[in-house]
Amino acid sequence: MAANILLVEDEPGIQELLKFNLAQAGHQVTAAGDAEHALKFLKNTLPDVILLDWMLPGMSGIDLCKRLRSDERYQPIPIIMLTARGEERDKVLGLDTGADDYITKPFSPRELVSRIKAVLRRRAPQMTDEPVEINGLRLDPTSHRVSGRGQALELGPTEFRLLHFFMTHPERVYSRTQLLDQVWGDDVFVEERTVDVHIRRLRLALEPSSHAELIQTVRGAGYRFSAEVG
Amino acid sequence: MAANILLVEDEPGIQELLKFNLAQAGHQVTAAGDAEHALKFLKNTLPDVILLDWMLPGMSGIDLCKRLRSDERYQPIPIIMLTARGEERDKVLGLDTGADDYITKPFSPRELVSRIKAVLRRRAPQMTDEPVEINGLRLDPTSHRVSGRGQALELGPTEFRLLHFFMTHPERVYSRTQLLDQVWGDDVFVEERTVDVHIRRLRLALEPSSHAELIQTVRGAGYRFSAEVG
DNA sequence: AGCAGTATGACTGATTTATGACATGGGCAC
DNA sequence: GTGCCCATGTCATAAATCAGTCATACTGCT
Repeated sequence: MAANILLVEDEPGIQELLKFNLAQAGHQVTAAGDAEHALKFLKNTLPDVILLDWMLPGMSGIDLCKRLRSDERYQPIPIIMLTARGEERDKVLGLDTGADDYITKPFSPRELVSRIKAVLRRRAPQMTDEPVEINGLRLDPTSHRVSGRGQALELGPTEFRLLHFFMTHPERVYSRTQLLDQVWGDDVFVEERTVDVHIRRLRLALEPSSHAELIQTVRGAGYRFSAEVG
Repeated sequence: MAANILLVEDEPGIQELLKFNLAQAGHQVTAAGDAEHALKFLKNTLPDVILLDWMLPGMSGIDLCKRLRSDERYQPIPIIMLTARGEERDKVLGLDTGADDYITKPFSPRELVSRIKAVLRRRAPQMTDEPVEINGLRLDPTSHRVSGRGQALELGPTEFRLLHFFMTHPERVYSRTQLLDQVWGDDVFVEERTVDVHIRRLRLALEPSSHAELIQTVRGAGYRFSAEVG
């Protein structure tokens, strides 16, 4: 995967420890000692995940979490709460603040890493860098390559993202609007019909290895990526 | 799922929190701060579910609920009451107002989402995205696919909606008018006999897997989807 | 048989999707 | 900076499919 992670943790020891472990797992980590620094950082950069300590000097992790959740700019970023307390009450409260997951100290780095992975997959499965392969069609996010039964396929950037999204969300119909949101981004102002054009370009690109039929039109509903026929 | 939800809640914090969580679950949320705004909104749009805070400035949630229940236009819309008090007395009172469910604060977003799902299933089963299967005939709303005993079946948009409605409302006769309301929409201006034609098209589409007989004609009354014979 | 309700096939306008062409604009090489 | 090239989004038009209506044939019931 290799995600950009914002770590908000006041205790230097734990901060270092986590930074090291996450870097070890291939992530890019930025650390902030309190909510203020975190917010300052977020002004300029949107990380892929936020790790948030429960207890922070000044604004608490909970409050920061709530605040982030109320801002639509940060709303889609997954948040994982780090907490020392393990009571059920707190867990529920944690989820109520809008956090996607919580993890109770002490925890193993391995656990943290896998939770990050899980949360990324849930929010934006196409973000993970794992190669996907369906019916001999293979897409590798790391090398940014696509091949059909060994044969290399050429597709443009948008077609690549579109295919990546489809392959990580197969067997499901997506309307043009949904595709625009997911593949183009929430805030783009693009004609719905543009999707048709990119679908066509994607199909053309997949033609050489006869994988074009994986992209199916569902009249009145949208498009679907499916390994099944029809 | 993906329902249109009207949220009536005066406290901005909770309103935001819920809006976020519901949006996260794929719903479309409109928020109103009090009963008046809610009513104004309802004049133009009918949501699929209404979330109603117990305590509201001005007209209380309870009163609003009663009022909505007395208007047949709003009567079929499921209402879920949000309440901070947990006493049994209140619960009963809540149900007496005509609410379909109540949920006591604090509650987890997960719980709320699942209650919404439950309430939708009860009131409008065809809205939920769960696959339906009857007698080997299977319809999956997410992938927008229909198959009979493994064999893929082709049906047009209207036939798909019609079948979905039937499968989620089996063993019950619906008049042509009712079907027009439920499948076509309340406001369409279409000849009643048109239903016959689509019934026929649906039957033709189901023929390949011999599921056509599930669509039964009830002379003088309408049509019925039934797994039982004749 | 006669009647009312239902099935069926054909037709037409309307809607939805596919396709090819084009204008724009950014990035890159030089 | 200049020019070229590719990618992107939009449009016009063609093609495909669908929805609704009607005329007619059929069915079951009394």
